[in-house]
Amino acid sequence: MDLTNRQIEIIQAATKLIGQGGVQSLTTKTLAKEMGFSEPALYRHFKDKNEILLSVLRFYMGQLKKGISDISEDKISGLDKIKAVVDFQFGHFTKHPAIIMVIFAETSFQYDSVLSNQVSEIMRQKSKSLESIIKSGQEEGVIRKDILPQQLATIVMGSMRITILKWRLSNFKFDLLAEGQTLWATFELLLRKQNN
Amino acid sequence: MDLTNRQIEIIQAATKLIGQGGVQSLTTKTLAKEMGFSEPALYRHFKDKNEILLSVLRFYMGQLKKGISDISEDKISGLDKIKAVVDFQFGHFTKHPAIIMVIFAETSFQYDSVLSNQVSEIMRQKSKSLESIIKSGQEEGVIRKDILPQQLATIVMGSMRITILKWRLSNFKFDLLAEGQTLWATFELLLRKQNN
DNA sequence: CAGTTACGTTAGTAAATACTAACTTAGCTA
DNA sequence: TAGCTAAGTTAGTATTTACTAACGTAACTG
Repeated sequence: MDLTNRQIEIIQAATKLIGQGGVQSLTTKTLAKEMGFSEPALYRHFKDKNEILLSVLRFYMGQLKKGISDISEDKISGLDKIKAVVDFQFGHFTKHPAIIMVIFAETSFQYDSVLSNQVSEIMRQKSKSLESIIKSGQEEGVIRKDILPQQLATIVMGSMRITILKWRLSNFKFDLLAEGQTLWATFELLLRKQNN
Repeated sequence: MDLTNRQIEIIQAATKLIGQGGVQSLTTKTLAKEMGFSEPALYRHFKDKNEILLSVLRFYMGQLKKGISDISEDKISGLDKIKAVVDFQFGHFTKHPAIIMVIFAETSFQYDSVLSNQVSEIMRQKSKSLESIIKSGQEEGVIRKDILPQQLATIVMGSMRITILKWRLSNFKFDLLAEGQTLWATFELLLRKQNN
């Protein structure tokens, strides 16, 4: 799965297009134009359009996954790790807003089994990372223990997703990073172990 | 915006198709076939395809909105209202799984301004209803007051959305209603005002 | 009963889309 | 230097898609 420089350029161009106009707007024509060469040239670098889409997914999901797994290995408390995950996610999307459409494209990919499995797998892995972060936070005594890690992970992931989606649907009209801070403050109140 | 019987039949057929294969799979051809008549017959009932999509959105969103606003007028406690919202949403999707794809299609509609605005508006309204339910629950003294209603609404909506999405992506492999119960138990622990 | 309307039909079209065939050419390499 | 390879080109194609034109006909209505 090694990518050539040109393949990476194409992936980035495809991401830009998807970010601007959704998955539907990625056509061989628009992509070739964005790259500044002809349509058939695309086929020198990828077998077909699906392979391009799949590479886009793999490329950015790899980045996201790495970011989160790095955080879970940090030597900080469980709550701080969750804060770091929130910051990382919101920062990542602020820097690369085009990726959002790729990540939220699960419904578009729904019935292409390869792409759809790829998206499902990514969600599952993110859930797992978050769960294990929460679990160690509970063992550490900083996160409340009366709720299962799986449930807390759902809450955290779901809230982040919907915030990012709203930001995208609002055409980036609010400050995502600020919203991330607010969300984090809420998580802290909800998750922190109470003194009793 | 009154719909004829035939228009409603077409809306239901369109919903079925979208539920089975995503928005992409709704074409004039598939829709006409599902209806058992020819493609041009569609244009006797709707101006164009976009009007069909818009009607599908309006039809089901109207149902959802009514369900939630009925709940907020009930004479029950704020926490029970939230439970009712969770039950209603999860029950609704269990009964009509095809609608899920329509509701999660925001990214597909992203760059059609009419459809995209419709979806945004629906999300906004649901947020507002939930916020006012939470606010009255706080005033009533059953929901914790240290977090803004808006934040709690984001958490509740986000968690429900991601749970429904996972269910859909898993091809309905788990029991959504049971998952809804679990989610509700979590909400109760997180939202209920602590004795202190 | 003549005319209109509602709601179908068949046949067809323009545009878009993913992809192929066949050719060119610059640069590396035996 | 002869030939191979990587990466472009132009031209074209089959298929799909949304939609139109023109026509038929049953049922209501003045």
